[in-house]
Amino acid sequence: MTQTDVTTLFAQSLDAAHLSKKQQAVLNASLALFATHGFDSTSTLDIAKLAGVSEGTVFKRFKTKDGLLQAVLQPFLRGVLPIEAGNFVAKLQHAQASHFADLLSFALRDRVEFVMANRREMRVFIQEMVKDPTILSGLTADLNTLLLQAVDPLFAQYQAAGELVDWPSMRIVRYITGTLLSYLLPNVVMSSDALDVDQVCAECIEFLLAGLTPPRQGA
Amino acid sequence: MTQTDVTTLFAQSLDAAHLSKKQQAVLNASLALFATHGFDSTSTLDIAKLAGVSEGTVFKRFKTKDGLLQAVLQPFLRGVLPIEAGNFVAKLQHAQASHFADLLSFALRDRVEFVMANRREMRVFIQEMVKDPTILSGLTADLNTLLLQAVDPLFAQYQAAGELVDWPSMRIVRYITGTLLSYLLPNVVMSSDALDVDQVCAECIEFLLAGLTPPRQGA
Amino acid sequence: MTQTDVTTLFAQSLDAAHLSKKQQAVLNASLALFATHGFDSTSTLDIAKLAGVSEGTVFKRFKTKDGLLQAVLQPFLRGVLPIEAGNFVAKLQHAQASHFADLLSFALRDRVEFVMANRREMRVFIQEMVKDPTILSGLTADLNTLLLQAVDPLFAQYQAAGELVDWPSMRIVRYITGTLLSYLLPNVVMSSDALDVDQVCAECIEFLLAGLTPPRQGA
Amino acid sequence: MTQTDVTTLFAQSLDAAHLSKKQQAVLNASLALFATHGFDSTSTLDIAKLAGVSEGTVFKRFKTKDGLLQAVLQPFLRGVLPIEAGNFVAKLQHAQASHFADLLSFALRDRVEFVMANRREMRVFIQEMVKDPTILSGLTADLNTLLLQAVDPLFAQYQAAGELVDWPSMRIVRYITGTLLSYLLPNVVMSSDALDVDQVCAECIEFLLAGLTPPRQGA
DNA sequence: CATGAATGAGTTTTCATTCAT
DNA sequence: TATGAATGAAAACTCATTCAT
Repeated sequence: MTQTDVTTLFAQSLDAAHLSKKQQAVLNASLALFATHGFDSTSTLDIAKLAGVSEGTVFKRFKTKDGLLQAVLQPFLRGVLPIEAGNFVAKLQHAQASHFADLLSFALRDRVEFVMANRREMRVFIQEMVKDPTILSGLTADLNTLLLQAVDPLFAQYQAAGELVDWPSMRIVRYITGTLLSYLLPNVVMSSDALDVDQVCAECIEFLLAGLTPPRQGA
Repeated sequence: MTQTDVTTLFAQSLDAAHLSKKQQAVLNASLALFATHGFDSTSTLDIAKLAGVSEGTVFKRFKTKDGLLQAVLQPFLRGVLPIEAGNFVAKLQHAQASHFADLLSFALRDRVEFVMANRREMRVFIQEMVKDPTILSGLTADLNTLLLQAVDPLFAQYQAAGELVDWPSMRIVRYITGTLLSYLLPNVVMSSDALDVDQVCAECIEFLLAGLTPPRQGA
Repeated sequence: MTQTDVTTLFAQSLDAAHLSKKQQAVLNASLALFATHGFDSTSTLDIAKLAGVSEGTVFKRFKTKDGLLQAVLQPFLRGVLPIEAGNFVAKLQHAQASHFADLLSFALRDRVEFVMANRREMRVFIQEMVKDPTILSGLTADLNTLLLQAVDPLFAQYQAAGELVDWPSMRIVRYITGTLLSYLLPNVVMSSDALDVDQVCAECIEFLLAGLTPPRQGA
Repeated sequence: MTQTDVTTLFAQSLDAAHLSKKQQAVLNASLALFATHGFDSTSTLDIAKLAGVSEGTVFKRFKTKDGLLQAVLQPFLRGVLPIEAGNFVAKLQHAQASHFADLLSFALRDRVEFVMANRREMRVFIQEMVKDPTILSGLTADLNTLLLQAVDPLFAQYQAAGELVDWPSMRIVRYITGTLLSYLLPNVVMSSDALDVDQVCAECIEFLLAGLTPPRQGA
């Protein structure tokens, strides 16, 4: 089960937009430099040099430096994230996990692999999200929709079975996400070596199951 | 570009009491603008205008724009990872919590209140940390020291008493932090209204205690 | 910057019939944009877009942006100072006006109609003339030739008949032109609605005849 | 009777705006270059070099290249022209010319001298007016007010005395202006040597009086 | 200490023009 | 002949920093 690699989808959308080789080089150079030095500390001249094109070429299609950022982020934000989110939930539903532990296990691994497969894009994305609050607002809104439509019913069955605490989906997802990010964020921000997915998942599962399983009734 | 070195930040001592009114205005203006527009998007002229001083004054004491950033973050960094005297680990020890639940309760509230009291600084700090990996590296190193010197012995007694899972301190702290940040980060990044400290703490405690209490032996 | 040389303009012959549809579209777009935004503020990309052709096509025939300007102005310049065959001096001579009033009437109407029919070209021309003094120098030189060769003998007969003041042709033409331009220039520069040709001519004639008719001898 | 020199008023307004020597040099260089090469063909680097300052200095106070143009034109347009117009009409009224010929003589000389004294500014002004129709619109509106309030009553007395044709002031002023500009415009546009004021005035008067004096009743 | 004019290197951006297809 | 991607030189503009007053 190969994890969806944003770069792949990214490259596909490049083709879809009929980008020339040089323009693709511009986007790739932008991504690389934005990820390592940050958007503000990357000059368009740097991008041109790394892409092996003239400075005019950098602006020919993307018009402004900010347009370049959007072009880098857009496949990740507008295309990949919603699609991925849909895919992700669909996967969960298809997984037909009979126990919450199985669902959680599946979900964690999927997300860890997703992030690990797209660390550079993730880093740029985080930097922009932290600068521009509206990005996070938008994502939160999307998440709420997702919770209501897909996650609530999914959780409900495990809650009915007494396998999952009877908290709002938002709260449960919050803890899962927070726990996951406690491993992923430092790794992505510091661009460290890839994590040991198995170990991370195992540790998270152990903790999350304990935290999210209802206390025994008989106690 | 940003040369922020955590060690440097800590090393530099800046006594607010020694600052003239104008210099305090400069710091306040810097904080306000860094928090709202970001460091890179804030010009020293903007700072001078908001502070009501001349451009030269901005550089008089803090030498460079980066010095200004450090001056803004330094008091915050002193508090966020409380290594030094008068910090919250000391408080914890003095609290003499007889149960881990009490310790956790105390610590959570302390940190939530700290972040809420320093949201603007937190926001600036996050932006810089995300841009410059060395900041996070430094913090991690400091954290390791803290764990070794203060947290390990503290946790040991609760682990011996069977009140806390027998995981490395790092892992335990990771989950506590991750859970906390799942509330705090969105709030700080989006500059939302202040959180309800009581509720946040209560919810975190409920989850964390369940997740961090060892399973019953008899099971 | 603009190298427009009136002589060059006249020398270059460009037969509109030899232009392809696309090239005609290029010329039309150029005229429209030069007239509304000015030559300097019009980019060749703007022209290409408005003409519905590629950027390369804009340069295919007219070689440079300045060549485009000349191509736009050349037909106009051929008509504005009618030196060559089929021009309005010839018309005047053919008109065989027995009285100066008739000649003046004919000439005024001819020129007003010419300008009104070429208002956009006129506007572009004025802008270039005002930027580049050599254009006006060239025109003045041409005018002098015209005066010497055609206007002097024409005026001489009316002056002999006592119908026209005995001033140098240049002076007489100056006043006629100045009076005409006092109506036309504001209209062209502001791109107002077309003037009432009849009324403008009538008013000019009334004033000019009074100003250019010799005082009665008997007085 | 020294003619009002815009440059003098220009310099005064420079002082009023507390411009430093270098900033004054920037404005002077701008005026010189705009007048000779035109606004679009003048680079801010050219200005900096001619003014003997750095490029940053050019932008320090005037913010944009267009701001520079406004700063050059504003004293001429907002300050000098209205003031001059008022002065001019006041002068006419004080002249207490008993005959229209005297008034015309006085007015012509005044205006010719004004334009000759400010030829560089005039050239920049004309270039901009020709590019931006709103400038001319504004001036026309101002002129209408002036006609209604000051010129109409002034002309009325000469018309009552049978010394001036009974046309609307606008039409009369139009011819006077047109005749004047037939001398001045070519001179200013081509930056020729200064005109012979006496001769220009004498010639204009001769023509205008003939054209604007009512035909004899007895005829 | 404070001021603010001046700096100049750096950055983004524009655009006429070329050329391989 | 038409295309449009690519160019690169030059343009406008920014801004942290310095220094004479």
